[in-house]
Amino acid sequence: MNVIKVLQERGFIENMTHENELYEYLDNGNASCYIGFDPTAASLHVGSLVPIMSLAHMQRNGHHPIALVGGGTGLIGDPSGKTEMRKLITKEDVEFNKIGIKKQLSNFINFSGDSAELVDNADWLTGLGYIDFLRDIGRFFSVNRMVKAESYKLRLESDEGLSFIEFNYMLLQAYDFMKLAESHGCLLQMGGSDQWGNIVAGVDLVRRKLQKIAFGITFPLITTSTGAKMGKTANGAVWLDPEKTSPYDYYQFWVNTDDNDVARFLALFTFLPTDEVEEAKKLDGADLNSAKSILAYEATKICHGSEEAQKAKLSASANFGVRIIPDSILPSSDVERGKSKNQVIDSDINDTTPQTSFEVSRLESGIPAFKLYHEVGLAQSGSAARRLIQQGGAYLNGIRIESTDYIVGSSDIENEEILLKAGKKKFHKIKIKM
RNA sequence: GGUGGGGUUCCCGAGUGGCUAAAGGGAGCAGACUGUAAAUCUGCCGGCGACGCCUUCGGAGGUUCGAAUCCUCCCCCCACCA
Repeated sequence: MNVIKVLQERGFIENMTHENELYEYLDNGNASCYIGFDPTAASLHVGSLVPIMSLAHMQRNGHHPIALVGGGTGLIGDPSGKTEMRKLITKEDVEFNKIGIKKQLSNFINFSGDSAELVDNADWLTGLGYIDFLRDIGRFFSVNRMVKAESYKLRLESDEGLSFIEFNYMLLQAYDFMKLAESHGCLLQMGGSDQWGNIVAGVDLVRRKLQKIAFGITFPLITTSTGAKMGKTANGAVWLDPEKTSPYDYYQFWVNTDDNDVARFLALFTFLPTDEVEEAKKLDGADLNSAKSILAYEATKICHGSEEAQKAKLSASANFGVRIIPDSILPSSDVERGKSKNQVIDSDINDTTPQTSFEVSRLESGIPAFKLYHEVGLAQSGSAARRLIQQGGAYLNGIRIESTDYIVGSSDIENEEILLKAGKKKFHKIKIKM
């Protein structure tokens, strides 16, 4: 099946240029395509998952994905669709961030051999001469057209304005595309819907400079059914870096998917077959939660590996109760369905519930509950912890703490640990060292 | 460069001498209802071992018994004009 069909079926495609020719381009396999990633942070987050998954699909369908890390363009900052100017980051930061991004991408895309590639536009951008660039590339760009571009609109109309350095971004991205078309025969660029302007600029440049037809695909902006940008939580972005967002939290993020988003997210963020996802649309009530478990398990598996996904699921079972997942729901998933086996955690190593370890002596002298909540990070301040307790949201070993003055002592230790809970969903274990 | 308007607690945005830890909305948190969902209702929403104390309204000084509010200087932003 043509990969375009695959992507369309799974909800990846918002827009594309000359559909018929693009279809042909991708019909025979081993076509190159690329997506750029901004090295503005040391980790990618779930907001980048759509582009990443689309590259993975490309590879699975026999094509040659190129992930471009914007080591050069990262020094400029893309204004597309942004209300405010990005803070300029240093070259050192860009270098550092690149390393993290490469590492994460390789969880999703296999870069071994030559089936996929990772390039850095710093390699060709940083050495550019200003005058040469203007003469060779700049002359193809009409300011009249650029000013009208949707991607600049927000900024041109805003109080913030658009600086000249940002205005140039489009030319650089177009130049990237041309470079890759030249050196790698890559004639397809993909990106978020805010990238349409930049991509089309590249398509035009390739045609003018190289007399070749190039293509572009944009992805829809993924929002939750409540209208919020997907991937933002109270604690900020959900990162792909296990150091920044633990596999446990990553799993929890997916489990908490809104009912109305489950099927759509299964199609986008797992590799499960679309006919099974179609079936999952019919689920409701508790069965829908099974589908969420599978979504969480699969998404965690892709990002952090089977073992971590399994642990995250076990820990969830321990905290929220074991869920038996019927065989009929998303049957292609290798998730543990718990039909016979006891799924409760059998060793501490498998428990990934957030935890801290304490010397037993600390408990012997006693710690006020509100301090403890603050210390382990379940409350942002002592005051917040007091509020939590006052409002009845603090539980110790499953029992509600009634008084902010409650002193947690050694008598609260059960099986060498103390289980703290804040609200209904946040857990923290204190492991006692005897 | 000129003239005018601004910078308020996570965000938007009131407040122009004491009643102001600062209206209202959003976000967030907790409780109830549930399915670790959504919607809804209720409460909370600067810090502090806490019926009191401390810090906050661009920055630094000053006036005053008392300042986010008045004065001086400085920094930054915006609009129009040049």
